[in-house]
Amino acid sequence: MMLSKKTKYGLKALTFLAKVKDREPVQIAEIAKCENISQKFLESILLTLRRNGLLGSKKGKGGGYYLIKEPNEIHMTTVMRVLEGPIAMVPCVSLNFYEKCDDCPDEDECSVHKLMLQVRDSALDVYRNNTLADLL
Amino acid sequence: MMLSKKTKYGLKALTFLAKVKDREPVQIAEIAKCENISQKFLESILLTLRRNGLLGSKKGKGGGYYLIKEPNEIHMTTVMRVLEGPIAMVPCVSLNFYEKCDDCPDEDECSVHKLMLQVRDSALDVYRNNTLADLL
DNA sequence: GAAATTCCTATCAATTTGGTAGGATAATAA
DNA sequence: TTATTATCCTACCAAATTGATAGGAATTTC
Repeated sequence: MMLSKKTKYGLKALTFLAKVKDREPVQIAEIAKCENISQKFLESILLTLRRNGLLGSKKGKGGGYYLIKEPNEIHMTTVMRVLEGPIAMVPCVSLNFYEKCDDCPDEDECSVHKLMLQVRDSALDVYRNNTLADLL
Repeated sequence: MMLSKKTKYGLKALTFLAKVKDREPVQIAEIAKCENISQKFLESILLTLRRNGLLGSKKGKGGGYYLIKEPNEIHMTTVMRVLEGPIAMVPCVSLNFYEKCDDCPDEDECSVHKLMLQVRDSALDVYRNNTLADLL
């Protein structure tokens, strides 16, 4: 249940980019250096953030990554789903990736289901109430 | 961020034992069969639950595992910490296993820290408000 | 004693994670 | 047009974790 480094680094990079004036492109190397992140690893993270519509990029000299939306429009639900995957800790309580447990005959009678439903709701509550702007 | 099978199975076993009349010992084999769990894997899980004071055991014929407390005295905070480990998703927001991030100069300025603090609090809130009895 | 059952250690295959390598592609500037 | 700069992309790899198995030691009951 640890947060992956991918998510941690991704969040840090987003925060970094949110502070940049005029949304000018910032190079991977600079973010990596400032945030103490392996450059190549960060490269792959920024790539997935771009592919998922959170970042824009520009190639060549003066290129780099930049935020594509305003920080207050970037919800943590989106960020977490893109970087960390489903918010639910078991597929049987997932909103977007629901899957029935093959070992569990009746969800309504399952203690794991009951507990994890509450955990999911409380986590969702946090993620829905935080945008990137709230974390600056 | 998935719930481990260890925790899932452990919770199911605890629930199972909570329903047993008079706290009579139940054999590993029976729990494993009823809950569709690999017996040997469950064996190791029940062992750690016993070592952490959640279960009692009895050897030989008529032996098995049994709850050592009443279900309403078994808090999910304890269960989760024993089975899944720290509730916090990053060590720098952990109550019981705090550790400073080596890459992060200032916690108060860290977006990951800010967000994960809230997530920890909300998860803690759920676990504190649920005992085993609440999941039956 | 024999049988039943937990206790314990060691091991293992599969998956996930964090990270690296190296070149392809595109944009800019000379 | 050519060199430079930077992202893009695929593949790969080592270490850690996870879920599970094996096999016997210890203990209790009959």
